[in-house]
Amino acid sequence: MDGMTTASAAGFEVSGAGLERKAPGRPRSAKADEAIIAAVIALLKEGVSVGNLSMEAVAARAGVGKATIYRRWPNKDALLIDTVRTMKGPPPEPRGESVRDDLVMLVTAARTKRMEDFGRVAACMLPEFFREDELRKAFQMVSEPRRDVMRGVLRRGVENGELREDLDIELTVLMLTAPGLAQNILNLVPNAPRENFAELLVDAVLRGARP
Amino acid sequence: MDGMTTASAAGFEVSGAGLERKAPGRPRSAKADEAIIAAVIALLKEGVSVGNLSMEAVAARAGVGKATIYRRWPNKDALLIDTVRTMKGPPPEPRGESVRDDLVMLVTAARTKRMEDFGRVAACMLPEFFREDELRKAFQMVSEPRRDVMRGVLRRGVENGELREDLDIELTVLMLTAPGLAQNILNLVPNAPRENFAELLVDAVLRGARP
Amino acid sequence: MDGMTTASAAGFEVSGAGLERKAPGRPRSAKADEAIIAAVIALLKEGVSVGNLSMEAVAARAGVGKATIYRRWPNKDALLIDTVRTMKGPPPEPRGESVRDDLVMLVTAARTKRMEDFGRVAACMLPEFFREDELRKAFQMVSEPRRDVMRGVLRRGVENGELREDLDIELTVLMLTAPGLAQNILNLVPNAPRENFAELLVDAVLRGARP
Amino acid sequence: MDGMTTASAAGFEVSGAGLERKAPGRPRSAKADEAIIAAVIALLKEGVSVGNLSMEAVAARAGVGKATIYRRWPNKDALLIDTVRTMKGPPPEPRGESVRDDLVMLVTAARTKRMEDFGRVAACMLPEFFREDELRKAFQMVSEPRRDVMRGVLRRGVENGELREDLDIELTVLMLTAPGLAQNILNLVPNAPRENFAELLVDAVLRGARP
DNA sequence: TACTAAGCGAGACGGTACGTCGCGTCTTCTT
DNA sequence: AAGAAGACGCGACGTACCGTCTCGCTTAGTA
Repeated sequence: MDGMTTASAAGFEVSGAGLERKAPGRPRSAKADEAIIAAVIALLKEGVSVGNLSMEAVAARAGVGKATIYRRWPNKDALLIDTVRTMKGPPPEPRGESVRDDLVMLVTAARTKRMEDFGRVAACMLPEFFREDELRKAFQMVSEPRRDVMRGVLRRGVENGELREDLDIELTVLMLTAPGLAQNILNLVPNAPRENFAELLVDAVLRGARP
Repeated sequence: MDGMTTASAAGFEVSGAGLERKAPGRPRSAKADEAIIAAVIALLKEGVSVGNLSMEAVAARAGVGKATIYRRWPNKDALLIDTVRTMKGPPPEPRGESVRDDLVMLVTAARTKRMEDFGRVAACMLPEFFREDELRKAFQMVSEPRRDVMRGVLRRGVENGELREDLDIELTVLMLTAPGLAQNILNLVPNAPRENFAELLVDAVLRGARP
Repeated sequence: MDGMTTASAAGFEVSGAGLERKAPGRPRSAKADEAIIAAVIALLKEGVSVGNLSMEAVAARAGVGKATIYRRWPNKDALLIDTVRTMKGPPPEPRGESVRDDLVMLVTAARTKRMEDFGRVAACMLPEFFREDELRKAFQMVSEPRRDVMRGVLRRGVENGELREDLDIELTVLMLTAPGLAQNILNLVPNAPRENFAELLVDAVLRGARP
Repeated sequence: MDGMTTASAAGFEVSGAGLERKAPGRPRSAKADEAIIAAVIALLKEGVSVGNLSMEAVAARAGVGKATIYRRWPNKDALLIDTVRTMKGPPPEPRGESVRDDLVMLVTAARTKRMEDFGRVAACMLPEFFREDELRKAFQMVSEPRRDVMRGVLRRGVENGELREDLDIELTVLMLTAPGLAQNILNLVPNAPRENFAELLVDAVLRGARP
C-alpha cells in the first residue's frame, strides 16, 4: 500500500484484486495523479487552510479538470488522506545498536520539516474524523507503520534487559509519540522545550522505563 | 468566563477599559448570548461536525437572527473559541496531599465526558490555527489555567522532595498532558490503554521523576 | 389636507377629528418632520434610487432615530407619498384670459425643474402601486387638484365657445397630461420635441378641439 | 428576440461577434433560460410586485440554482429587461389601407392583456432608470420597433395627403402613445375613458392632424 | 417642585433577500 | 474511454435593510 504510485487505492478502499483485465479506452494519466497531489501540497504550503482549500483551486493549480480529480478520489477527504500518505513517505529504520539512540532517532524523525508539513495537513483533517470514522481509521493506518517500528525497538529493549520486563509498550509508545504530536500538529503547549527535545523526552521516559 | 458575562470581549479582544460610559442604544441581550452558545453545543452534541455546523443552523436553533450572531462574533472561529471557553469551565483544584494523587486527579479531570465534548470542538478549530495565529493563542489561553495548576503541583513536589530537584517542569507537563490530548482530541493512537489510563500514565512518568 | 404641516395625516389616513384634547407627554418635534422629508429629498437628488433609499440612510441623514420616522409614517411608502406631496406644492392658478395661454401655462408648469424631481420620486413609487392600491389612490390624489384646474379651463373654453361643444374633457386632459408624464416621469420616448414642448402640444390638441 | 435564443446577449450587451469558435465546456442549458423567464412571468402574474420578486423565489420556481440565474444576468434589472423583451413579442403589422384604421389598430394593440402584463413589469423598472441610464436605453429599445411602425403609418399619411404636410411626427407619436402608457403603466388618471379608448384618442388626434 | 407620559437618538432584535463561492455531478467537445 | 472546460442544483456564507423593540435621556403639561 505504501509503494503504490497511483491513487486508485485511496478513498478508504483497499485495492484487493489481484490480476485485473486491462481496462478498455484511454488509460488514466499518471501525470495527472502527481500534478493533483503536488497542487494540494503547494497550496497548503502557501498557507491555504484546508477549510479554504477548494477542489476548484486544486484543479486549476494542477491544470486539470475537476472531473479528473473526482475520477480518482470520491471526495476531498480521500484526496487529503492520500496527500498525507505521500507526504509521510516510508518509516525510518533504526540502527539497532542502543535502544536509547534508536528512540531518539525515531522521535527526531517525527519532527523534521517534512513532518511539520504533514502535521499541518493532518490537523486540518481532524474535524472530519468526528464525522467519518472510516477517515480516522484510514489516517491512523498512515502512521501505524512508524509506531510499529517503535514498538519493535521497545520490545527489543525489554528482551535484552535494557528496559523493565513489565513495561507497558503501548503506553510508552504513546508517551513518546504524543508530545511530538501536541507540538507538531497542535502546537498547543506554548513554552515546551524545543532544543534537544527528542533527547530530553527519551531520557525522561527511559528514566522510568529502565529496570 | 473570567467574570465577563457578555460575549463582547471575545473575538480575540480584551475589553481593556476600566469604567466606560454606558453605550448608547439598546443593550445586547444576554439571553441571545446564551442561546447562541447553547445552540452550538447542542448541535455539536447531536453529531454535527464543525465543518457542517452552519451559522444558519445555529441561528435557527437559537431562535435568533444571523446578524445577532455576527454582531457578537466576527466569524465562526471566534464563536467556537467562546463556546470552548464556556464548555471548559474552571480548572479543578488539587487536594494538596500527595503529588501522585493530585496528578492522577488532574489527568483524570482532562478525560471526563465534558472534556471529550470540548476536545471534539477543539479539534475542529485546529485547521484554522495555521491560518490565524491569533486564534491559536486565544485557544491556548483557554487551557493555560489548567496547565498552571499542574505546574503548581509539580513545583510543590520538587520543593518538598517528592520529585527530583532538576525536574524539567514544562517537559513533564507535556508528558502528562499530551497523551490525553492525543486520545481525547485526536484519538489517533488506536490501541492505547483506556482503563486506569490516568494512574498508569502518572505512575510511568513519576517513576522517572522521583529523586 | 394640503395645508397641513405635520405628517400625521399621511399613511393613507385622513385625520378626521375636529378639536382633539391636547395629548399629554412631550409633543412631536416639527423639526424632525422637516428634517426627515428634507433628507429624503436630498438623498433622491443625490441619485439614490428609491429601491436603494434605505430608511436607515434617511434616519442618519436627518440626524434622527428610526423610530422617530416610524412614529410618523407606517412605512416607506407613506413617507414617500408625503415627500411627493411636499415636492409638488399647490397647483398653479390660470390667468383666465385665453384658454390656449392657460393650457400652455399649465402644461409648462408640469415641466419645471421642481416637477422633474417630483417625477423622479413618483416613478419610483409606481412599482408599489400594483401591490398596494391604496397607495395608488393616495398618489392620484396628489395630482388631482392640478388636473381639476385644467378641467376648469377646458370647461370654460367649451362654455365660451372657444372649444367644441362635444369635447371629451377627460380625454383631452389625458392628451395634455400624458405626454408630459411620459417625458418627465418615464423619459421613455427618446427623440420627442423638447423646445416649446408645451406650445406645440397645446396647439396640436387645440387644432382638433376647436369648433 | 431578434433571433437570439440564449439569454447571453442580454444584460445590456450586444453579442457582436460573427462566427465565434464554440466555447469550451458544457454549454448553457436553453431549458434553464426558458424556465427562469417563465418563472418570472408566472410570479408576476400571481401578483408578486417586482419589489417583492426575489431571485430566490424565481430560482425555486424555475427549479434552478441561484447561480444559474446570475450566470446569465448580472442582476435583477437585466433579468427583467429580458423578461420584458420576451413578453412584448414582435410589433404588429398595419394593414396599410386607411391611416385611421392602422392607428386605431396600433393603439389598441398597445392595450391588450399581454401589454398590460408588460406594463406591470415595465413600471417596476422605472425607478432603476434614474440610477442606470444604460438600463433605460435598453428598455427604450424594446419599445422602439413598435413606435417605428407608427412613424411609418404617419409618414404614409403625410405623403398621400391624408395628414397635414407639416405634421410633427414625433409629437404625434407621443400624443398617441403617452395616454395609453399613462393608463396601462401608470393608471394614474382615474376617470379617463376606457371604452373605445383607441378610436376616441385616434379621432381626437386626427381631427387636428388632417390638412 | 416633583411627577408623569410621551418623544427622542441610538442601536439591538428576528427576519428575508442579496450576490458569491464551493461542493460533487453532468454534459459538451477533444485527444 | 479519459481529459479540460465549465454549467448544473444545492446550500452556506457574511452583508444590508426591514419594521419592531428596548435603553437612558429630554421635554413638556399636570399635580
